[in-house]
Amino acid sequence: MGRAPCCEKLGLKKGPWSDEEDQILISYIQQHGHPNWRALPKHAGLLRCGKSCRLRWTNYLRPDIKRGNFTKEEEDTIIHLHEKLGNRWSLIATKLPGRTDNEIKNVWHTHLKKRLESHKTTTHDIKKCHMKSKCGSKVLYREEPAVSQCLVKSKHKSPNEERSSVSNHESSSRDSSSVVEQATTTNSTCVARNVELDHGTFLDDSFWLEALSCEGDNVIESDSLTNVLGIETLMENTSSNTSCNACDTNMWNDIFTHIEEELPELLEF
DNA sequence: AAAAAGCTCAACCGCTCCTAA
DNA sequence: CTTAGGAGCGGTTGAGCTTTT
Repeated sequence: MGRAPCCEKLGLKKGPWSDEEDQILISYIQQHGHPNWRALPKHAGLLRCGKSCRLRWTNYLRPDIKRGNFTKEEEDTIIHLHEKLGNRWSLIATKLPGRTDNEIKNVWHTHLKKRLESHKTTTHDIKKCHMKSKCGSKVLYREEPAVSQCLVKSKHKSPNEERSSVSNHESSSRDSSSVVEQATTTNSTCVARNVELDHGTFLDDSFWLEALSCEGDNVIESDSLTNVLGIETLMENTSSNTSCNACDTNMWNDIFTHIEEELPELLEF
C-alpha cells in the first residue's frame, strides 16, 4: 500500500532549527497545544513538516526537559532498564522524567554501550585468569566463534513477528534480543566462554543465550533474566578495584551460588 | 598551528501501529 | 472489512565540536 510522503518536501525547510523558528513553535504550542502535528506548521507559519515540529518540541523545546549531563543514577537506570526492555527507548524514557528517548538513545550509543563492552572485556579476562589459576594446568576456558541457532532465529525475526511478540508478552522477545546484542560481536559471531562448575555442570555463553532467548515453553521471566544479568553487575562490583591476582574463590562461589539459588531450572537444563 | 581522528547529539528517514471514516 | 492518514518509534546520519598527533 503506497503512502503519501509525510510532508511535502518542496519548500519545507530541513536541518537545524533557528531561534526564531523555536520561538514560533513554542508560542504556538503554548497558545494552542498540539492537537494535530501535521497541521501545526501551516497554522503556526513554519516551513517545516509536522514530524519535524513534533521532534523539535518533544526532544528539545518542551519545558520539562532536563538538560545537562546524565547523573550516575540515571545512567544506572538506563543500563538496568535496557537489560530488561531492550532498545525500547521511549519506554525507558518514561522512567526518567525530563529525559527524552532520543537523548537516552544517544547516551546509550555514545557512553553506556562502550562502557559495558569494555567492562565485559574486563570480566572476560578475569574469568580467564580465574580458570587458569584455580584449576592449574587443566584448561577449562575455551574461546571459539559460535553462533547458536536460537540466536540466529531471534536476531532475524521479521519486524512483524518481533512487534507482535513484544505486544503479546512484553519482555520476552525483545529482552532476549538485547541479550544477544550484548553477547555477540559485531560480525554476528559470539564468543563462547565455557565454565565448569564445581559439581561438574558445564555452562557457556551460548548455553545462557539459548536458554534465555528461545521462546515458547521455556520462556524465562524478565526478572530471572535480570538476575542473570545481575551476575555481570556482581562481577563488576567485585572486580572493579581488583586485578587478576584478586580473582578469589569467594567471588565465584557467590556467583554460582547466586545462579543456583535464583535459577535452579537453568542448572537442571 | 594545523591536520586528522574521534565524539556528540540534533535531526532525518522509514517503518509500524492506531484509529477514524 | 478496508483504506488512508496521523502519531510515534528506533535506526541512522552528518555537521560541528573536541581531542590527539
